[in-house]
Amino acid sequence: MDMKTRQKFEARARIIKAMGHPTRLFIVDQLSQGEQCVRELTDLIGADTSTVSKHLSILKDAGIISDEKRGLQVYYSLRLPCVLSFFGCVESVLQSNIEQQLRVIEKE
Amino acid sequence: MDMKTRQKFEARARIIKAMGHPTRLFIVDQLSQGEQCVRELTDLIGADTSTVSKHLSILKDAGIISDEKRGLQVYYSLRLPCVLSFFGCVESVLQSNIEQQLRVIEKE
DNA sequence: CAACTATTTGGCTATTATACCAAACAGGCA
DNA sequence: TGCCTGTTTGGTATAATAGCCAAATAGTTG
Repeated sequence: MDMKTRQKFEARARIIKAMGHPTRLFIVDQLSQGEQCVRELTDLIGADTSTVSKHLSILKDAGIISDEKRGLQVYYSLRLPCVLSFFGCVESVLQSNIEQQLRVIEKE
Repeated sequence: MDMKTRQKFEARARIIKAMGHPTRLFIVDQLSQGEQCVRELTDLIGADTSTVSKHLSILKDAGIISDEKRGLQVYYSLRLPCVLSFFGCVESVLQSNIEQQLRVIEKE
């Protein structure tokens, strides 16, 4: 794999990796319904505020979400809703995995 | 976040995380053109065979690829081509990030 | 069966990620 | 200004990941 190809896949991986954490997926899912501030998300997630804040900055650095400060709060929103298309495929992989397991059990 | 919701997002994250590595993305990209064996992929990637094999098992465990042994070789192939839909969105995030950066530079 | 090729597994180290706490910072308001 | 609320940053301990080498395993062929 040459340098240029490697960089291309590194750039892609950085974005996908940012989505590869349950809390961050939850955040993306929440923001698909509209912007929310850190405190709202923290309440829903039930982790330390600093933890949630760091997850948000990872998503932001990847370019998946954007922030806007209004008063005391920082509101986060989805920058490109197309990331939601991940969910559809992921669900079908999960479904397919279940079917696969059932087939294995049947054989036994 | 309740137990059930957490588990749902953990299951999703496992699959996305499996794609969140440059080498594994490259593998998925390659397999989109048809099955390939470990040695072929190793040659293209230029890493240790054991490293490639481990990446393959991560993708396999996630249910993204499947393997089939034929003779001495193990052939891997994409199990659900819908994962390729990730690429389209990822590219648009990357494009959007570039545009964002240009806008920042213009302001300066 | 022995030698060979292809792949996986185990072991080790270096790096990266995650979570929490505490402290810093920022805006709004008495 | 001083205090309150909301958010980010720094420090740190722990866990997870990635890579290579060496060794084990599996199938092929002489």
